[in-house]
Amino acid sequence: MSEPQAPRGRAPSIRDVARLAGVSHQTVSRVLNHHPSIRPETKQRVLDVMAELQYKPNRAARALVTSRSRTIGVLSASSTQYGPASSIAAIEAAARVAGYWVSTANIDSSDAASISDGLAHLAAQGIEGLVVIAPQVRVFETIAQLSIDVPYVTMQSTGHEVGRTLSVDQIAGARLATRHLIELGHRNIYHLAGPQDWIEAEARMRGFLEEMSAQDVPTTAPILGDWTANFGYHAGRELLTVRDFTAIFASNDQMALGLMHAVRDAGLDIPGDVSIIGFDDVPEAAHFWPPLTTVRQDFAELGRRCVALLLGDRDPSAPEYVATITPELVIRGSTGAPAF
Amino acid sequence: MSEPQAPRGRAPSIRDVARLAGVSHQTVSRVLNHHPSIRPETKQRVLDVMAELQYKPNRAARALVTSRSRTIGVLSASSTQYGPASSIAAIEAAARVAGYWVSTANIDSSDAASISDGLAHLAAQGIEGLVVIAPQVRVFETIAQLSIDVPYVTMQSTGHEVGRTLSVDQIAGARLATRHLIELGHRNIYHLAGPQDWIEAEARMRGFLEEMSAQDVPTTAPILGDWTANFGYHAGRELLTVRDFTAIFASNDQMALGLMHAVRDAGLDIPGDVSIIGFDDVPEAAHFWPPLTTVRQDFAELGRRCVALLLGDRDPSAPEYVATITPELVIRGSTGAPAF
DNA sequence: CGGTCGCGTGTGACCGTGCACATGCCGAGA
DNA sequence: TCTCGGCATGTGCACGGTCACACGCGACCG
Repeated sequence: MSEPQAPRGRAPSIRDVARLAGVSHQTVSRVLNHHPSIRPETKQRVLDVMAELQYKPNRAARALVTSRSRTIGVLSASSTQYGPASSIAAIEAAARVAGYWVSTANIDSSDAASISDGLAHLAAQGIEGLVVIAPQVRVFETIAQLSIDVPYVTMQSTGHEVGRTLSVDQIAGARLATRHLIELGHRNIYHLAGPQDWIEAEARMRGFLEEMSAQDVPTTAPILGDWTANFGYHAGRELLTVRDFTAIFASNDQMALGLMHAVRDAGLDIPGDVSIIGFDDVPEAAHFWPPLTTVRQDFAELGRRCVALLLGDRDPSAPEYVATITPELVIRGSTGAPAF
Repeated sequence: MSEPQAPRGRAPSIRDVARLAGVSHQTVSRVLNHHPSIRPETKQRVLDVMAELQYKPNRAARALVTSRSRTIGVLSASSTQYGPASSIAAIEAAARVAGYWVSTANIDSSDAASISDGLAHLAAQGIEGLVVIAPQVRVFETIAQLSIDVPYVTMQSTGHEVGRTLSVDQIAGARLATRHLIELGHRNIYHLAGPQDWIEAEARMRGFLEEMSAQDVPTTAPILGDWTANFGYHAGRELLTVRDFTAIFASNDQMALGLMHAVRDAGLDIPGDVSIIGFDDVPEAAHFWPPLTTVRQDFAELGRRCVALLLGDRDPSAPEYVATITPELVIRGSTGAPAF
């Protein structure tokens, strides 16, 4: 008796609400969907009953009939890293505000099958939009193959993207970093790049090469790394056996950290003997030793704008869309003029 | 003509499959659900048609009728940090293998409303299990309030948890770290703790205090931090104005990094003047300067076991379950015997 | 030799919601 | 006064699965 006409053991449906409010189930549905043609008092009565019954719409039923899931998929590689993780968190928050849900699939960079697995996983959920943070070229081929037909946004500019792209302008960022080193007087600069199948890595490398040639500084071939501090450390040890450089531009902060470790191990001074610059500006970079000069990317903003792009006015006349967020050079203690 | 009887503009349903295979829709359903009583040749025929039609089960329809979503919710605070991010990735992978989906909700530690928002968000999806990585005491109160009735696992041991708990034994880890410092000969040890409403922070603090009193070393009150390297830095500067200690145990690696920065700024040597030990063993810790002694937690294993616990045999006779993963001391260069 | 059981399969209802269409009412314009 | 249109609301069905139940058939058993 505590609950009037409470259907036991089952969550209340719109019909339960309708019965108690003395209207048809359709009227309840209209209230839910903010239909304009409802008398205010009818609407209020329905809303009151909903509150009383603690009614919650059944997402599955709604998805079934509308064939809309209100879910955004996120395909991400290495979501344990700072950048992707920040973006995902921002996407999730932005989507929630818009009444959307987020489902993520992590893929293993080294495993081609996991890409299609992840995409299939997301497709099975009927996602309405896809954010690709896994910046590997192969992903786009797989999307095409699986004929997944949802609007998608990628967080990196491939230069040849089919979908819409929103990205920090990696090339500009890399040029910023490179120019900084050149302006300090460095002429022998190495670039420790990321894995070659990462679009970001490629873009940063391109930015580096562009700026070097624009400033007429001869370049050596970049070294391809794997983003980890460990790799930076070992690459650094390797490089220091030759020591024909005064500065290194690492493609991310972790590798820069490893590099600095190796340089210190060799008994050299940073930036006295070697200048090092990173990319990302992870929150810890300011506390590295020495504090790392790097290029800041606003990952959170990136995530928010991804969702806005995906859910916002889908202007059909502008299916191809590329927006960039400008990165920012953060000068700290790891770079300085070369010793002569 | 390219597709026989292909229903245009609509994804194939079990009835479409049934028609082409010459069976009833129920038989198709049985194939999908691995019902034992199906003749192998019938099953094969159905499977063939499914493949031909690229049939994919409609998740919403299934969820509607079974009222099971096959979705696990993850409530997480600060998912941008290494630990939570690793665990989430592991949860996602483990859930996918088990045929489950993961939906995450990020909450803002400082905002009480966001906790109930996040939980409501997850509840609306009909989650069947909940993993709480947001290790704040308030979360559990909110779960009770919202009368969310799903099994849940929390990644931290509260000592007074209502649900099942799976955690790295924070107390043991903290004791390990503390004992290490004491065994090196330190007697004046500070503890830089995490935010007090974090269960992990509290557990580590308790471990610290327990070990100190077990070894009869007098303690000073721990300092409450916020996990960030920035805080570690500023706390370090503050502490160094007094300098009545020879070692600091920081509750995570980021704060330890900030501390080391402050100590270096003061012109002191690590570990010569001050020993510093962290907690977590983030991948970068080995490349800090000096390489950080810390306590390793296996976050990925934690995530996997969470899912196993949630989806595994729900033994009703053992609703209360606490499992721990033992952490491991990793000795590197930031700790040493105190100078006298 | 009849009854029961189990296997393989089919029939129809049902889950909760939204949509297309129908309905009654009221006011405006011909 | 009649018609028409728009508002507020109701009716019935569809969405794509699963579940309960029914059914025919052969094997086994008392």
